[in-house]
Amino acid sequence: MRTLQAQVGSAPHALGGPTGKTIALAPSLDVPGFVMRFVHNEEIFAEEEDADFVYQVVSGAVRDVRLLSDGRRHIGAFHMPGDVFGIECGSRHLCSAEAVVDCQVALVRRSALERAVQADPAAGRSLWQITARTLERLQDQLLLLGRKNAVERLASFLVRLCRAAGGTDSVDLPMSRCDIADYLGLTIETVSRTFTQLERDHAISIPSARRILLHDRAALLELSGVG
Amino acid sequence: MRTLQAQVGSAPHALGGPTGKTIALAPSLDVPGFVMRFVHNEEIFAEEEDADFVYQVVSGAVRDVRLLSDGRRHIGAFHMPGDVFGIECGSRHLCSAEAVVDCQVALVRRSALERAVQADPAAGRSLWQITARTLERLQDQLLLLGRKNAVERLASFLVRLCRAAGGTDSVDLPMSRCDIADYLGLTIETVSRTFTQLERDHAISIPSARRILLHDRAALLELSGVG
DNA sequence: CGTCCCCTTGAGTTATTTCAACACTCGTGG
DNA sequence: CCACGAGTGTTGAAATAACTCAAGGGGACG
Repeated sequence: MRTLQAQVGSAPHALGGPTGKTIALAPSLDVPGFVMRFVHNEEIFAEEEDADFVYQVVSGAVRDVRLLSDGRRHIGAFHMPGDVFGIECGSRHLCSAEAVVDCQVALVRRSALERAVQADPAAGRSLWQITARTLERLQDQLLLLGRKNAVERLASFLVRLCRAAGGTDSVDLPMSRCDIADYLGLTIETVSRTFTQLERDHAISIPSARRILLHDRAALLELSGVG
Repeated sequence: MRTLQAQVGSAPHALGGPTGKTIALAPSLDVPGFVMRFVHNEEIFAEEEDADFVYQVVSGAVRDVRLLSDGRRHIGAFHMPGDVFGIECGSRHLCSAEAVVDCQVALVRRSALERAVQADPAAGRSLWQITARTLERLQDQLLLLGRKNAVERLASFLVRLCRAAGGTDSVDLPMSRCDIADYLGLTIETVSRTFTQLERDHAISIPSARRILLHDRAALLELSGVG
């Protein structure tokens, strides 16, 4: 697989070219940058790689991945359109990021971001809010992984996706059962069985593996453990 | 148990009084504030409470606690002297904080912090770094809860404590087995058995329940899954 | 000296994992 | 058009890591 460095160097996928475009990471946080495409499962950046860029999903979905020495995989987060990811306080990335499906991702140089923050206090506040919101989401995930059972994990996951999608009753899953399992700290088999169980209990229906209809949202919220 | 509001109102524990003192939250982040004492298990702030203050451990240890509706408890983090906690991006606290042992805690008004950040760009950067570092620690914890077994969790925990204590081979545990269990997503029995197992395997020795000697640090690091 | 709290240990149970088999979808190419 | 294979998802049966329940040990403190 081609490295990001190589891609950026020649910018074969860059849309609109590496100059001229401005990325709106958040209100009052517009930074010069450019957009690149990544295909299904392509690596966006690697663990330990220099964190020279900050990223924002334009379309598609992205996952943060970490590996244990024996190959066990963990997904720290999924990023949806509008989400900013790859922000680090050190100089290197602590996890890798991969395209869950074909994606467009905006890249902003960290140096450019820092310049923007120094020039405008409101930009600094925006950057802090992005970071702090990421932190809050992680805390929910900690509780989920630390104290919830399989049904509660999957119910929480579906409720979150539903909210992120604007509250519709139909949820499209861009990610595989394997991704869901590695995100929820379960195995694919348990995820699959739990989907089936939720369907049997009339909380959801599953027209196809990647599309879920939330039938009884109140029941799901109850099942999620409310936390 | 008396509420924080009541305490701050009358400031019965305030050391040096609510005025005059400056708290050094981080390099170039000095904010007016005051220090309070909290006794063993006392609540510092509650979930859902207005986040009017930001806190820093002066001495002792603090835990972040969240509860599920049926009473299951989860500890999101332990805070040691120097650590800043209770920072929120919304207006309310998402978890409660409690004194693991008798503590001294510095309090800074959020409004004062915001003033300091507006007055000095370096202060803003410091605040962001505190937040980003908190985020990085949580990511390790996610991996631990999502993919590590009991031995790996406890080994990781001990290695971290050892590092936080400056790398000595002897670690003092301010927290109970119950706290450790709720932090590592286990039960007290499993934590206790795993301590015993690590001792049998000559990775540690346990002169008393609250004091651990790390015998074979390399082995512990290996056991922790290196992640 | 007794009580309380915390910790440890044992035995049996259970939720989840592991291993294995099979079904479905979707391109590709004969 | 159908066969084929790869990738993905589902389901069953057996194994296991961790949990639950229960009992007992030991230190702190009044």
